[in-house]
Amino acid sequence: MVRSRATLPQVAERAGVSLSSASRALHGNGASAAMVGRVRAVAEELGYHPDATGRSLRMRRTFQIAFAVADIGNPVYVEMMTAIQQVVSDRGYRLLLATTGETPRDTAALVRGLVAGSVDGLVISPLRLDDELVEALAGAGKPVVVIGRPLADDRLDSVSTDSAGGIGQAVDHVVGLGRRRIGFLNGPLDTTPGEARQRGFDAAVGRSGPGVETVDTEVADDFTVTAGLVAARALLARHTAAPLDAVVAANDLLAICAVKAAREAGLRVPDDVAVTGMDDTELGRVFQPSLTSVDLGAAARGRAAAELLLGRLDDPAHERGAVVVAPRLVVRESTLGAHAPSAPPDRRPSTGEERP
Amino acid sequence: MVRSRATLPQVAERAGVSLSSASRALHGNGASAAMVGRVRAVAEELGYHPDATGRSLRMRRTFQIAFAVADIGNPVYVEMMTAIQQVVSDRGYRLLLATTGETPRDTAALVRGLVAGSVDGLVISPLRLDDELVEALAGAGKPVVVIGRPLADDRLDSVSTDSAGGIGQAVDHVVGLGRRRIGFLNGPLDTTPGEARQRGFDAAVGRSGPGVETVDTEVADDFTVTAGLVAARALLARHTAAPLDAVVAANDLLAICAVKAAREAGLRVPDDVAVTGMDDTELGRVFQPSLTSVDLGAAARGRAAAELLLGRLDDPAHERGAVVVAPRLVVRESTLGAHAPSAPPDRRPSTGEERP
DNA sequence: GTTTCCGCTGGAAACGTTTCCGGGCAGCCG
DNA sequence: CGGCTGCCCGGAAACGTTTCCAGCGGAAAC
Repeated sequence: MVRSRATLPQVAERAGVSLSSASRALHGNGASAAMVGRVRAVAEELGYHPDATGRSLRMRRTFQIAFAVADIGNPVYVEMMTAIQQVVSDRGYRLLLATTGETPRDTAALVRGLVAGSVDGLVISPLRLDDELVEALAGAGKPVVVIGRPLADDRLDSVSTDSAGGIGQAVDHVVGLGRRRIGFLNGPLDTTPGEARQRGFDAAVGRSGPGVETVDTEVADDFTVTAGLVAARALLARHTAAPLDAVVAANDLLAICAVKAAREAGLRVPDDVAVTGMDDTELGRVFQPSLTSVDLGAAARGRAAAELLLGRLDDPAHERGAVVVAPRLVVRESTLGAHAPSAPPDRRPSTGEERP
Repeated sequence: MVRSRATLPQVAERAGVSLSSASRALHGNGASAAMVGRVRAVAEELGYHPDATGRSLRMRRTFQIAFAVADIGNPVYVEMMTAIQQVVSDRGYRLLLATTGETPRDTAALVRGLVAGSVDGLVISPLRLDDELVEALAGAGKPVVVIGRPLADDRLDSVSTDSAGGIGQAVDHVVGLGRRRIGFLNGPLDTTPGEARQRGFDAAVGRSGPGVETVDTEVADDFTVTAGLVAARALLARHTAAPLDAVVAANDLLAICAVKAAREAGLRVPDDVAVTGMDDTELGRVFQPSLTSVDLGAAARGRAAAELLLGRLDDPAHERGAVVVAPRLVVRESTLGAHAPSAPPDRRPSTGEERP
């Protein structure tokens, strides 16, 4: 059993047929029934499995795709990854995990290396996406799907969501609840999501008119809990005389920090201050209080990206796809309190609409 | 730029040297300085990167390792994966993600396929680990490190933790707080962690003596939030006359469910009922109340497994390693209330001790 | 009965790389 | 000055697979 694996020539010899016939019998189509039977039997007997490297070299396909992401610790990316993994493994592909560097330049280098033979394609969700990176991705010579924002470059497929509009929904929601002093807890503005969400927030408070008394934004160093807590405390501390009565966070992780900081400051959630998150992670669903959050369809985006990539692999000349997943506000206790549905851990449908 | 990638023969020809010299100049050691300079220059100019498949075929190494796990949605496995990814990518390896099937038989089949050429080794953390699976792993013909429990089979490296002892720490802790009616919220008993933790719980309450009035165990269908909530409600519902004053959960996810269910039942945490978790996930640290939890060193286990695997790849004859990571109770609000440290998101040291 | 065509088989090349092996040349020692 | 040693280089083989191409035989068509 410890002997090294059987090779195709061994199978062929033992079956008394030629190498090419053996190959055809196992995968190809031009073989007689008798041939197929004999070769299959021997292959079974020897426990033959085709060697992935040999096959890859010859076919010029690795049957591997990579998923590159900045911070795999973020539940959103895990959700995406899970969805991607499901799709690609169903289609016989293996999933390779890569973490992009901090800067676009790091990412570009990584991509060049990665695409150099080890994968057939790439799904990437970079935090920062500049022209140089787009150029590097487009010139990679392999199909690349970008999860982030819609792209002008027609050599790349993209999957995105309207997170600006999503933040708008959150703002409208708390304004609709009568909140008038609104804080925004955002991540770095030079990131794709940070920029979009800031834009969405500014637009939403702009159109809300003079009913909104106070508007204040605090930017965390990144989208993690550690940086978020610092920022949340700073944001709340700036408004002691007339405390904020709503905090819109760019992220469920940041929203949790906002709740924690509010509690430290002696404020009740949602009675004194309503808090909204974004991404609708499981984390937010089980949190106390459960988080009102904007579902950006992470799983749907992951699935769409994987489908897009596999489609492009099947037909390289396929027209460019740009899937956009619509955001959807999910209201829970962190804005409505006991009135909110007790939030059974429902699987949300998260539909994605496609436009060519 | 869109032209397909440069190959080594192209580099060699353009540099006016032979194929073998070009290869040596780039990777090997028997080349003159002049040769190295010339070839390197041409390679740079053409943007040459060695093709992974060709190299893999020739060297019989893919420089890929796989991490196989049952449920990547569980934060513990994400933490492990992150640690593994860090170690292997530092050493020039790529990480492949695989999800094991439900049954050991599925897993065995997956392993056979995976090991068939696409990876050099495997780190696997199976939920259920029977003799058949051990046999399949040991006979895979490639190095395999099992994260789960210590193994008798000396063909396999293993990394484990004393989760039974960890549960014991949790029980001792709540008993020390004066709790007398203790519930245990566990996952399936036919899984490796489920079995160990049940054993640990039973032993701990056994040695606690007659001071403990009530002991009750409820087993969830799996280790997820959905199943956990059902089980937690059932567990608490069985004790309305004299409600449980402590719930020990086999998992942070289950602990969160216990808190949620307690709250639904009108019980305060920790005043009426103390709750402990296990795994010390970030989720538990930011939860309200923050969870007292037993740190099993997921990151440390991942790192150790990766190191073990890479070590074995460097030296196949290396002696079998069996790393055991010690559990450590981290006390927070869910048992101590406001007395607990306010739990800054500290990185815990999580040391692992090695025994040969 | 002869020709044509089709289905099936075996031989051989190719994918891109690393490494073994033999040979040439220079330097050093005798 | 000759022989030996050692360094470099080029040729070629090998990793395991798929697929192109040619050939052979039998069946169908005339």
